[in-house]
Amino acid sequence: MAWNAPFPGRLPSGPALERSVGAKTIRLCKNKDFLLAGQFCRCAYINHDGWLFRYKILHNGSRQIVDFVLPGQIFGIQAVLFRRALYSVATITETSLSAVAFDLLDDGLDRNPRLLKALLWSAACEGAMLGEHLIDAARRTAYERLSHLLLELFVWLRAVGLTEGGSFHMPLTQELIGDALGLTTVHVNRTLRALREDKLVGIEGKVVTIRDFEALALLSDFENSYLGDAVRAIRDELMASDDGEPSAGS
Amino acid sequence: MAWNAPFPGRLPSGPALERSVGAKTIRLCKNKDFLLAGQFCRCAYINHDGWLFRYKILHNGSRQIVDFVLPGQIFGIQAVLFRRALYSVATITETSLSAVAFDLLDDGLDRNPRLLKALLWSAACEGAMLGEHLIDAARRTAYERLSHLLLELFVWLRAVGLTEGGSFHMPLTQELIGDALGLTTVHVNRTLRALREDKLVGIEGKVVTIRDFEALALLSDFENSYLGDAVRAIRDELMASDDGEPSAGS
DNA sequence: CGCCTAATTGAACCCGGTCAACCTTAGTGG
DNA sequence: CCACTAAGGTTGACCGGGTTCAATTAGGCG
Repeated sequence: MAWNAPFPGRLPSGPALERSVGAKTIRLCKNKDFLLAGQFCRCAYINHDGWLFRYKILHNGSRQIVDFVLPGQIFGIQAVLFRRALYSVATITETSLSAVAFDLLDDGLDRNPRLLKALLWSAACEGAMLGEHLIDAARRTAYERLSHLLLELFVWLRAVGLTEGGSFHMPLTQELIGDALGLTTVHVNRTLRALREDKLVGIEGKVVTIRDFEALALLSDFENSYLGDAVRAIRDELMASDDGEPSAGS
Repeated sequence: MAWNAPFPGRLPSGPALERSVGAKTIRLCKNKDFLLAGQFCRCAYINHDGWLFRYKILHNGSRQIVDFVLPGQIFGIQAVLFRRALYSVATITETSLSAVAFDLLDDGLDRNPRLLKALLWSAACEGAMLGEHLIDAARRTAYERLSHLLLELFVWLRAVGLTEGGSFHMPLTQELIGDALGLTTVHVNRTLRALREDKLVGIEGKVVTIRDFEALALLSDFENSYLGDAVRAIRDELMASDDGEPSAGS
């Protein structure tokens, strides 16, 4: 399947690669700042099993979340290249990371093209997601943005095996969602209700269920070229498992 | 100075590198589509001397410009990695490009870590700019967005030697600007007028003059960590040349 | 049980969009 | 030399999605 191929943000071969470059494992509590914007930085990090987010505080005090860092994603590449972190990073849930120290100026890296390629892949994928987030904020209505976000989360989590039928666990507050999409919590709330009433998604506590993938994808332009094949396969799978209303139906 | 250091989007050493990977030069007319989203793609491109932009058309017909490709910038890396272009690319002015064919799966690349690094740099830098554009669209007012865009253009063009004092040539229509910032031409127009009236910028025809760098940077949170040192140096330089009102006045 | 954080809902307001007209400039052809 | 055209720039009047302010209701946890 498509998501076994070189997949966005996922190192081609985790443990082995880690050992070869001397990675260290870190455990983090939830709701903690981990990196601060401007901070000196010589490691990139692989997120194994938790949720984090990258953000920036503006002069007016508002916070923009640039993206969520889901299990299997890498972050901090830019920070190493630019010598300091461009964005702050904080945890949402507790999580374990692998820290990979590297230095582009160091010749050592020249002899590890696989790491280099993995970093390039990750950077490119991040760029692709940022591009979509930009379109979210610039051109889509709140309704469309929420749809897009939920699909993006779902597709990623599905790819790393963290979904159950059409459902997944989403440890986000409405405030986090709002800060990611450029909306207020108030409006996130209202819009989420609308999505629920329109039977496009289900939300019970922290569990989100995608009820109508097609409709959501259509209205939010979710073709996500960069996940294209994955998405197609997933949709098929969903349709199949949707007939018999999966056991996750609560 | 800082912009001689590994600089965002600028290959460490242009011509030599090009030759070593067999680049071909292309000339393009203005106002032409060059790549279409979804198109198969095996080259990345270095833009030498023109302006282009990357964009996407949404289902409602509106166009979002993801970023402008200025002289010295690379584009199309994602397209190669994902096998097909995520965004369409079109020219604004006429321009000459170098096409660099590469294939991540090809071992040949393993023996060219410099190219890999250059691509990684470029991807990271692109990510950084996209992050800022996201913040533009999500959190900044029209006034702030315009400020930010003009500074970003100015700083880049200054870094590649295409400014004169505080002025630079900007071949953009208000429609292009609007599509990049998520605004309508009408509102771009009004906001541009406001910036002019507030004496922050000057605009005569296609020539933009930065009249108050400090104020613009402050109100648009333009610290651009990713260009930090460059910006600081530039600001100093500007201040110096601003005392005697540079010859570019008018 | 009280405390705090998150979710929810109501009402008034505003930034920026929409629609529509008009102006300015450059290019073209007679 | 001017008439015609087309694209881009400029301005006005009105509207609506989303914000702001504010109050109320649910959950988690000492």
